[in-house]
Amino acid sequence: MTARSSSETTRVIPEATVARLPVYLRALTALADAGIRTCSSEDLATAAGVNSAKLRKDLSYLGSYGTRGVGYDVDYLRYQIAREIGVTQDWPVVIVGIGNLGHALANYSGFRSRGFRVVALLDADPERHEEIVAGVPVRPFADLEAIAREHAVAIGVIATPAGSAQDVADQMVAAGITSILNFAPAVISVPDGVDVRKVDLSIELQILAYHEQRKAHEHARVDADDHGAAALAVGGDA
Amino acid sequence: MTARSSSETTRVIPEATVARLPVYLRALTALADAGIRTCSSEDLATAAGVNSAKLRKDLSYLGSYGTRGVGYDVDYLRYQIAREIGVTQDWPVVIVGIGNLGHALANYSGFRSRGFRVVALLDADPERHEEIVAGVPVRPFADLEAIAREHAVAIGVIATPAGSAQDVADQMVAAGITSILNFAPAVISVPDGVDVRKVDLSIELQILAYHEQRKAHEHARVDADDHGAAALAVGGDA
DNA sequence: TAGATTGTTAATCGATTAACAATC
DNA sequence: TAGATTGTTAATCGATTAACAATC
Repeated sequence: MTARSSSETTRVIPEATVARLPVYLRALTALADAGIRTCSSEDLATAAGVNSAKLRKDLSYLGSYGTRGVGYDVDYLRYQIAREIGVTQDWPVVIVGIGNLGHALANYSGFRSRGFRVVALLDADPERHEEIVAGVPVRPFADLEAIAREHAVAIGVIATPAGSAQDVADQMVAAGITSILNFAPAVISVPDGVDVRKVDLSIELQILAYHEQRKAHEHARVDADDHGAAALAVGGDA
Repeated sequence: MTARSSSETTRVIPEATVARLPVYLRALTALADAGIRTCSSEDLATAAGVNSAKLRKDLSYLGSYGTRGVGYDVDYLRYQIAREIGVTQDWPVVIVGIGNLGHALANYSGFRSRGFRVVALLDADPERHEEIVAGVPVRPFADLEAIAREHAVAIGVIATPAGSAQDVADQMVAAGITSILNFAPAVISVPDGVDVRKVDLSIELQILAYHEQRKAHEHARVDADDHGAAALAVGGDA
């Protein structure tokens, strides 16, 4: 009996699709809050900011939860996506590094409302161990393993400076954490089987700057060409 | 004379490459800080967390800045990438929404060090207009257009609740801002020519939760199969 | 039945990767 | 020259899109 022989069919959902499922979930929640019971793929796609072909293709990886000629039942589809993502269950989370960003993350209401429960805030600085942030006391970083084991924490958030990120990641892995959300501006390496996602504020701004610069060049180039055309017209008179 | 006739060759850099250039820039800065003057594509790829084939392919879109048999001059390559991204120049930025996250963003040192200068903090709440955050006074949201025009702001950051995001985006566009970094958990629509990037904290966690859940299922499945095999062995004795 | 809309197919597009000729 | 490493090619892979048969 091999793992492959299991009765459960392992659907493989493309990574690009996985990344959009939470967007659909949020859009469905907004529709439900607006009292809408049924929607077409076109409606939902608009609410989620994608085109309807992509939405239908994405949903097709989960199953057939719509009705041809009718559309989707908002609550039903919402539940199916939530179940697929795993947000119908509770996910204990620890945040390491309680500076400005750590504070903001600890206070972020969007976590708790989606099943993420901040069970501990950790910081290496003893000065911070008096603090209570968002109702949770800040504890020494050394307590990580005990806390992670006690609460069966699977997800850790790194909000430390870049220099500490790898060490924190190593300790998280040692404590049995297998998913890491890294806000530190540093590349961290982890063993196979551990997932890391990276959010980098200054990288996002730099990507925008690149496009902004291209727009500026494009305008300058068009302007220069306009002047060229004008000069040519004037030159014709000379 | 058409725009296409311009002497400047418009290199098209793939979006996936653009998103990695800031990562390379940061890795090169780290190498330079460590006193390293020259590096191979393998060295830099390791520092950036990608494979060397991808790195070389990415750099090839910018030009030929390496030396075969030798590698890359760290400072030279760093300058070329910085120029390509546009971070050799100064980018005035406004942040709208000075809650927990807005505070953290205003205080984030990684912005200023990369040429992003926070010229104004704006908030709709009059209670906040007394505050000074990171040396910058919080001003009324109504001042957006005047400030944006005065400082030629091209990039705006939205750190408001979801409900205000579209309105803020509209006002930003009206004020001449053409790049928006949106932290609000909402889809915003903008006219053509305006770039939007979205950072969504809870979506990142949900993506991790999906993979975490799959790992848990995988383990449960393998365990079940193991038990199945054990039962089969026992069954053979019955 | 007629109209509407899904789920799927197939074509296209873009990104990744390995391999290696070019060349220092 | 011999060894090292880039820049490029070509193959592969994955994601997107349009179109439409299936079906409510």
